[in-house]
Amino acid sequence: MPELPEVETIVTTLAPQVVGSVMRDVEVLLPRAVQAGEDLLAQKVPGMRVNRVFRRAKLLVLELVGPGASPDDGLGPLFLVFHLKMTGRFFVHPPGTAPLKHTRLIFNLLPPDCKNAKADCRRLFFDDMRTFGYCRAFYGPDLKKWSFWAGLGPEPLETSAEVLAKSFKKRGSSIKSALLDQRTVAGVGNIYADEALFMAKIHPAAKASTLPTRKLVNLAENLKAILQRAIDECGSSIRDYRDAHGNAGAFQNSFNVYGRKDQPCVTCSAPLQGAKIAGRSTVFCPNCQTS
DNA sequence: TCCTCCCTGTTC
DNA sequence: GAACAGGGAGGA
Repeated sequence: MPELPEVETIVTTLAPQVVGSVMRDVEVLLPRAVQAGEDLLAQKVPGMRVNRVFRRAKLLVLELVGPGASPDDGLGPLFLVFHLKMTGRFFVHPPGTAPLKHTRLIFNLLPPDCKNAKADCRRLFFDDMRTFGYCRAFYGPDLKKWSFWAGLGPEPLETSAEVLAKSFKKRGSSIKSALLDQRTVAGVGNIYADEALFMAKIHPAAKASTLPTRKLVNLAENLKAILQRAIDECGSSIRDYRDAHGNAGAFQNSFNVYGRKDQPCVTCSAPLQGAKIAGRSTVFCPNCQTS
């Protein structure tokens, strides 16, 4: 469920709790949660310091640097890249906290500037009920070679509506499928795709490449606005999403279409229609949204 | 470009 | 006890 606004909120709530801390070690409770760089987690991560937490698309990244005078061993920072998929969460627990039912990875964190490797460690849990989420560890050059990372499209909030519109225009698929494709635009999932299409009055099944450019620019402007509003409200909590303090978001209260199948359209009161488009449940107003 | 599959808890 | 939620890999 975490899409761009939710991952952004997790980054801003997690960063103050972990930046500056040193990794003592990593406990892998579910081996398949680590999809790349198992050896790096076991051998390189211990002793490295969390330098930065950032987001790219729906991915949350911990940037780690080495200790002392040789900050990076000549290989640059080590990146722990997480995809939360539907149910991934982060939470920092006090020393000694036992794993929860759905805890998949535990990062034991020494306090900043701690010289005592036996000090009590706070424990950063990566929990994921449905086990779709994953962690991959890379040094920078290998991260750039990862095809999914390399293929990510523009960050919608750091790009103009015109650039996004051009990206939509190139797709031969439905506009909904284009929005969900991370190569077209990074970080959009099912919720914000439906909401942006409603705001732009575009039918989700409309073919992207045949929509007028002005409608695509308008869609991009609405997408940017809605993502920013969702970030301002700390994301949307449908079922499982919580930030790194355990708090829910508020943007779910502003949905116009997502989860509102058969309910009246906020604009024209016609019943909202549900459909399967691009393999995803889709809700739209058959009256307001056109091709 | 589209379809199926992965996975588990919740809802009907 | 089936349907559903859904991002992305992989195959058709």
